[in-house]
Amino acid sequence: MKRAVPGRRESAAENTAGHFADPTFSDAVIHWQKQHGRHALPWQNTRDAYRIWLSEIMLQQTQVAAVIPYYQRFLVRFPDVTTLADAPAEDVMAHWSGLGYYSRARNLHQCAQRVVAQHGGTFPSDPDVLADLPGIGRSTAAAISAFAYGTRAAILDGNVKRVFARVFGIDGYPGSKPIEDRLWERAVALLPDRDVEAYTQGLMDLGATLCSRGRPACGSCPLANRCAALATDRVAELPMRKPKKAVPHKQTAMLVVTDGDRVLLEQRPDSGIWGGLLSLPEAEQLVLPEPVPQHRLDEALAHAVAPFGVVASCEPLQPFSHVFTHFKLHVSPYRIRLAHRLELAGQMRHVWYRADRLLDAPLPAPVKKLLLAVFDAPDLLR
DNA sequence: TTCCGGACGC
DNA sequence: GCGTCCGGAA
Repeated sequence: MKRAVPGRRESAAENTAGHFADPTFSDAVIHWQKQHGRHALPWQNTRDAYRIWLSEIMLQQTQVAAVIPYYQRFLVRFPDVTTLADAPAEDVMAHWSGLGYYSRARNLHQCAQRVVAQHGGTFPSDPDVLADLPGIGRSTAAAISAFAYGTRAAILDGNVKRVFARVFGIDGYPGSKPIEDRLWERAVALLPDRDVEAYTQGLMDLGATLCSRGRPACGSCPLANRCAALATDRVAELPMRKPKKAVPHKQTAMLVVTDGDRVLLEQRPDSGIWGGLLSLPEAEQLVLPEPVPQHRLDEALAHAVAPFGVVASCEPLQPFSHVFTHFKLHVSPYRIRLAHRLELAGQMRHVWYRADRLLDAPLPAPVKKLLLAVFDAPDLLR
């Protein structure tokens, strides 16, 4: 079950079940919530599970201020779960229009229909049962259950992750599986035995107001005295950002095949990179390892060049790279001279292009640059 | 312009 | 596990 994390002991009682339990943590959150938290939001001060559910769905990825007018309009038109379940989808979507993430609205509608059909129109109180309904995940299920029924269930949304990452000095990207598992573990262990509603609301309010991403108000925070990030001056770097995924690297060889003043160009497929442009013929066999063995070279030339003429000479040119938004392309260019070229027959995508007209050709910038370098160097022409 | 995010689909 | 949705904030 529990996995020891080498070199990162959380506490003296690392291997004891429930070792994160800390009533002083929840006490601080609950006390702060009662004194300074939000108490007058339209979905507060009710135990109507329908209203609480609706607010929680609307609040996914959406801030309080944006939700309020939608929430109120929605309730006027759909005052209860049965009305919502019976309404046309079109009508539901119309009342969601502008809130974004429209799959939430579709799930909302389906969820209402399931609550009516399978639960007699009453939202279940068990978070695991709630989380089975469309649009309700683990955290949303816990929030609904806690607010509507006082259930002792842990939430873990983006705001709470930020609070926990800072207070407990949790390194690593909170979206990753191992870090998220640790955060859930904390969230469950820290739950108070009473006042779950105030505690849950307090965590949300802390994350949404004081413990914001940009300029957290640590001076007013009830957890400042126990905040690991504050103590180590790492508030700005926790929680860690999503690591940029390494840009994939791709390799190709480009063949500068010439016959006198002509160079062989090839039309790119319409879709994909450089779609529809002219470019150079490529040979994937000619990339690694370096140096390319002679037999690979012969093979590639036979395959890629033989249909166009008889090879007189072949020499590697200076490799270069080109960075796209989503990958980095490493190009190994080769200069190939033909003894004479053959007529193009059936090779509709190929063309013998006049080297002195290359400036006019619809070529990708790095290819044009390569060709101009080749043809601007008189010793490379013949 | 870049970053961020619950739930869900792949 | 990773991309998508979509709008707001940094």
